[in-house]
Amino acid sequence: MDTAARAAHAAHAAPAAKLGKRARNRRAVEADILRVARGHLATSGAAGLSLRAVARDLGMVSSGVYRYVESRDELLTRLIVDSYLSLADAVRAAHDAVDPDDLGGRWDALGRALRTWALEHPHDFALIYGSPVPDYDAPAERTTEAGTAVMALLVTLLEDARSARRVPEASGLGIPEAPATAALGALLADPMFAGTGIDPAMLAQGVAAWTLLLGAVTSEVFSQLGPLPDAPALFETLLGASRHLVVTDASAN
Amino acid sequence: MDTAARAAHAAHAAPAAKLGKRARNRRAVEADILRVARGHLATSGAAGLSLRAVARDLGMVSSGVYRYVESRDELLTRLIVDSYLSLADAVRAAHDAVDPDDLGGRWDALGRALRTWALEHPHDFALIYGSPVPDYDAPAERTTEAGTAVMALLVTLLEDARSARRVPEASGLGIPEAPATAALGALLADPMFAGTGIDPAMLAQGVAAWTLLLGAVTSEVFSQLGPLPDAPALFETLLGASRHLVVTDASAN
DNA sequence: CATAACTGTGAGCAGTGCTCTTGATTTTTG
DNA sequence: CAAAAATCAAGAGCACTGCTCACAGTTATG
Repeated sequence: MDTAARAAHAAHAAPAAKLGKRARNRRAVEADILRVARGHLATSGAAGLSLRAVARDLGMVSSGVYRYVESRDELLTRLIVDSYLSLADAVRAAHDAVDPDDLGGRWDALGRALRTWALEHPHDFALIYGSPVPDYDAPAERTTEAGTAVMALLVTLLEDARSARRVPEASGLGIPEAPATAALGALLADPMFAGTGIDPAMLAQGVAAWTLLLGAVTSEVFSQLGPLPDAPALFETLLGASRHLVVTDASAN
Repeated sequence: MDTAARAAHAAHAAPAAKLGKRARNRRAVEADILRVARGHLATSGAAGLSLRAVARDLGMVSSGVYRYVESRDELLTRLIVDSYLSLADAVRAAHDAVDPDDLGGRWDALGRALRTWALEHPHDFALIYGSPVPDYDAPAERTTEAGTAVMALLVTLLEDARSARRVPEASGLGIPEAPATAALGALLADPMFAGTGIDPAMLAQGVAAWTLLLGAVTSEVFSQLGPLPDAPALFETLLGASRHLVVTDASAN
């Protein structure tokens, strides 16, 4: 793949029409900046991301990159969106490789893919699920869209579990009906839930499962519990607990 | 409380013996630096913490504070320890105000205190439970000790639940025995568990509950789920789910 | 073709963490 | 009590950061 083709491929809605050498070069440089920035992010973390260093790596002067990127924060935003998409891709791929009727297996695949991705890209994970970056309020309008991709997967899984009557009773999980409705009733108006039979209690179970899962991954990636003798086994344990919140055991059916 | 008294009080193991004006002043300045730094941390966050700004606020030259604080990272470490202690105090106070026999109430108090503290000190919370700070590996030997204070509370609660036969069956929670033992068996050698009858499966339940609880708080403080119509209600829901993992309903007993 | 838009360069500003020297003050020691 | 040792505030300085601006050159467009 030569530079031009790569540039065209990197373009958002690339018109196949011929591009001037200027537009072509701009896209290539934009892609290069993102590529190098991703590299720096992976090694030095978000706070170590320096526009000047990126510029140096590309052999251009620091002020030059401001022609392509408005500010350091804007570059961070692009990386965040990138990370969301990368995560969503990884999770979706793992999820779709499982027999759709194996609800528990789908949840496990989802959780394991999340964990694997997070361990492989700890800085990207920190970027999207860690503490918000310094002085930088994530522009919701650009990130939440990419961020909901994983959520959408969860919703379909939850809906499939519902129609298969495999969702456990909320009351048996310590989830009272009233607060769940108050907290999540309004959320069900989201188009994401259109056509599904998901009710507030079920959604609460889904949120609880997701929270537990994400907490497990966060805890491991940030090693909040100190050094653990067997982290994978602990994850499997927590994964089981989280699965239990959204889908009943197949054998128990 | 005059400066001298405050300084003496701030001293770690203050010998009541008379101190030279030099040592007295040093302690006062150390306390001042921490005080101002805490203020900056609360308003600007960890990344916005600048030694020079702290120095300015204290009317001294930037290089001066290096007489009292080895580096910015070391100052951060002190603030982290401080935050751990502050959190542990808040949680313990809330926990101890509840009837010891009310196991569920104790868990709820614990969780609510954690949430309240986190919402009141978001930057401190991010410091200890968020992504690790840039280029800064938390010196475990100084933080974990303070960090285990909250854990110790959980352990006593778990042990009390055990001796009251109020711990739910692990298998009913989706927590398989084998991985739990593999992951947590070694941890039970920790002196923290000496004399308790806690077994791996129970510990796994405790870890799961804590993970879910911490995940719920993290999710809210960092608003990972976007704007929620009724965050407190959602927290109560998740709190119920987490409680259900470690202590059975009183009515069901 | 000429004009307008774009792109890379280098200087410069304000800020950061941190080091080092210098001179003054306080504490400890002979 | 005086001299030596430890401590301290101050300022200059280094290397780095994000970011702006004026100044060439290059490309696209009227």
